[in-house]
Amino acid sequence: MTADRNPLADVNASLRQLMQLAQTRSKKIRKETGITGPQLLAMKTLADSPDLSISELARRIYLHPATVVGIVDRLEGQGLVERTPSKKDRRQVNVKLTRSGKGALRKTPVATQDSVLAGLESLPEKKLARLAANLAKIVKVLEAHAKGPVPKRRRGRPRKEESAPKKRRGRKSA
Amino acid sequence: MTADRNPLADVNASLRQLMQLAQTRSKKIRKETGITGPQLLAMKTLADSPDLSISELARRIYLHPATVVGIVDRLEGQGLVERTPSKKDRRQVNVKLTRSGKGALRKTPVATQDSVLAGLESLPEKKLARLAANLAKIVKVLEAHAKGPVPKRRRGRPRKEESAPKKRRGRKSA
DNA sequence: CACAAATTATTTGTATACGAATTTCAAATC
DNA sequence: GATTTGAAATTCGTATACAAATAATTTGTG
Repeated sequence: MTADRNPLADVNASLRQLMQLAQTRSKKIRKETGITGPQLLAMKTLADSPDLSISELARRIYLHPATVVGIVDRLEGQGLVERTPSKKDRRQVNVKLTRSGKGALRKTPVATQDSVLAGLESLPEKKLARLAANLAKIVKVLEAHAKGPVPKRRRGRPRKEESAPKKRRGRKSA
Repeated sequence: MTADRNPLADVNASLRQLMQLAQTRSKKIRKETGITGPQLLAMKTLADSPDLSISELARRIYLHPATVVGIVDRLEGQGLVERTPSKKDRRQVNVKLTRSGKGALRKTPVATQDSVLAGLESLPEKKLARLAANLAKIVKVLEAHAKGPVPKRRRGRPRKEESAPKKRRGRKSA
């Protein structure tokens, strides 16, 4: 289906399916453990290296710090992680697993440890390795392209975008 | 970087980066055209086959109908698509591009036509085709696994999840 | 030390994205 | 024809996910 007509569109569709599968799996894991995929990923990262700052944690899981704040908020709400103000730099916050968080992580099935891609375990080692290398290469190409890709020509003007009246913002004004 | 230690984790990281790149690109396109990636994908699909129902459109872009409702809402708010009640089945709604929508689609740069993966255009045709085939295969494996993958053993009980008092719901009660 | 610049976490706003519940219809069954 | 069953769109709730703005702090420069 769709044949080799337009490889780009095919890639697009595949990635879309992939994301959907990941999300479905994430929901399933959530039902079973109460923890979502991104939350699990964050916890796993914290298990390997405790006391990460929000920024560092965000870097390691390739997410925006603003997103990680929300994830940590919810994990903290469940008592799985803990925020500690850093003594070195009072802007920073150190995040680490609580005892309960470590326990929850131990109880997650092995198959879900690697987040959303449990299905790939059935592939032979060699294929899997090749796939990993392939993907890494693709990401590299896209990354390079995203950085400085001659924009060629801009056609079509940006639409206007009214901005609502701004309100209070910023850090927790304790 | 991470070497061949754990291919599964590598794949996971790559996919994560991929999704992030896609999202970043989507935001960029939005700044330039006022249209986001998913919105553009929906419009492109409607350009190929007008008067799709919400469900059918959702199927074609691999999204949940509930998600597509929101996307169509926003596109309709911008006057780019139009909802028409179906005469055959009064439950259905036919969505199609407006004249303005067609114009906007024409004005989007060619590079962004294929949504979020513009960078891949620099790859040689052959590589691209191989990549497409690879991804399709992977998706198939994951899909099969998601359907019926002997669950092995369930360990760890689901957490409780309090439910708030329900409110009014359902279709637009005109 | 004073002050500008950079960093850090956070909040707000917006857009996905899905599941569950719900309403409106249509179709099948009795 | 009445009832049940099913499908379609929608709403609500929740969780990502990012950009921009903001407050608190640190660092660099004079």
